[in-house]
Amino acid sequence: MYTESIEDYLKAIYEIQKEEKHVSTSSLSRKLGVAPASVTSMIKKLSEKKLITHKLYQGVKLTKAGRKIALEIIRHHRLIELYLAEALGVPWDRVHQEAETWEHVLSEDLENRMDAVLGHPTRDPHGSPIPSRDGTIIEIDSIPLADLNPGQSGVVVEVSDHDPNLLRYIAQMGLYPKTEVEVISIEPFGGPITIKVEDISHILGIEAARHVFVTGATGVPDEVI
Amino acid sequence: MYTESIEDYLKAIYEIQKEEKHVSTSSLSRKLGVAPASVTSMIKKLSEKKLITHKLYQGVKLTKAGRKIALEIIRHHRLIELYLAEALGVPWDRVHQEAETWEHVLSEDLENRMDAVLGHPTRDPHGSPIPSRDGTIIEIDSIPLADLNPGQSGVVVEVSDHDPNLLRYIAQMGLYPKTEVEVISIEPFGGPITIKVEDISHILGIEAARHVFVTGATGVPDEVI
DNA sequence: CATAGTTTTTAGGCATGTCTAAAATCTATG
DNA sequence: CATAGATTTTAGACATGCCTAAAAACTATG
Repeated sequence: MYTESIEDYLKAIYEIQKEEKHVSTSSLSRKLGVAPASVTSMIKKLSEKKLITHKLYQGVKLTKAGRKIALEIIRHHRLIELYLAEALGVPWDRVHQEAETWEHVLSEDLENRMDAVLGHPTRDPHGSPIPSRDGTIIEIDSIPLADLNPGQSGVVVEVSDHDPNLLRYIAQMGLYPKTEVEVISIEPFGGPITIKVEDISHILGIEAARHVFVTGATGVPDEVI
Repeated sequence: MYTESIEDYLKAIYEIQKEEKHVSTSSLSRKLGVAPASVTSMIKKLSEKKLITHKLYQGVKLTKAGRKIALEIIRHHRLIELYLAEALGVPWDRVHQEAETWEHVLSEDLENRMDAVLGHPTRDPHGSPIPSRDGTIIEIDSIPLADLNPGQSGVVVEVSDHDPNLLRYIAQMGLYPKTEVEVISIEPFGGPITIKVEDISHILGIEAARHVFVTGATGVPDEVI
């Protein structure tokens, strides 16, 4: 078994890798809230354990073994999030925080039991995919709600789960995964977006709209604008 | 918050205190599986934090603050044991092990949710009392099954939970908490005990019988023997 | 294309909690 | 009541993972 710290680093590397390709010391330092020097020394350790590859001054990459562990932890995290929401009624803005500590102490047996109780789910409460036991993960292509054009509509796939305030804000408008949403208008210069969810109009800050991801955009296409 | 290690020491001290009055360095060393020297240095730290009192070469005692923490952890442990058994169907010989790690990462919110889902239970799957949130714990007076005389019967209150093999052995005979059991005969010189549980006779090793605690013994009293 | 500014690494420390070996203290017995 | 044997404590080390300060290396711009 690996330490909690190692698991956190591998998970962070996976998550940064997903959206930035290049995983730098400083990005890890920011994400994990530790000093850059601490990251460097952990990078050394992870390299020795063959969990990542590292070229000096050029960032890191997960090896197959490292990726496997990262996905295991992410599976734990998301199963726990869903379990807490479904079985214990924990509000969706708080499940992330709880899962952060639980993910490291979940035995394989309990993982399987939760998975079974939940009916082998594929998405957590924020819409993020739950990797399967063998490390398969199905990401759905999606774009930020903020990138839709007025008149277009789509279905919410995923919302980012780190900020409880954001989640509560998003929940107020019913922007849960699988909900259809239509963009009515977008004010220029970073202004708010007007959307319609289940026939009700809402005004949404652009920053929030960047953290809601939708798919299957239809309606007025880009070219017509 | 305190470290996992500190919580483990406090819990261990509480448990030893309960059955031995005098909590020595060596008993803690044995219980926690660490070297005596390690115990000594932790004792120093716990004393400084006013969680225990310590007289050189004379053992330790929990302070009020230390006892409170110990009971909080024990409450976590036993709630989790029961929750895992009830909600996730974990067999009773395995819940202890799982709870050992979970007890340290249970938030107050989840503690309360589990408590509510379980209907504010007072006993864990092995019959041990679950301390209430304010630290009240109700121990039921009981004696080892091994101490009953032939002809006496009682109700199982609690079984010791540390050894999965013992628990499986005990379960085979249906010796769960709340079950009535009658002692038919006891072979001398540490020989086995014959018992009757739900009209079925079983032969039980004396060692196992020492780990099953019963109350309300009736039938042939001591004096008649 | 030199250099100022940023990023990363090295060097050296610290806290936690463990260990072994040796010294100090206690205790039980002859 | 002295002392052998057990228990406890002290001394010194080590692994983990964090830190700050300073050096090294990269990169972007005038």
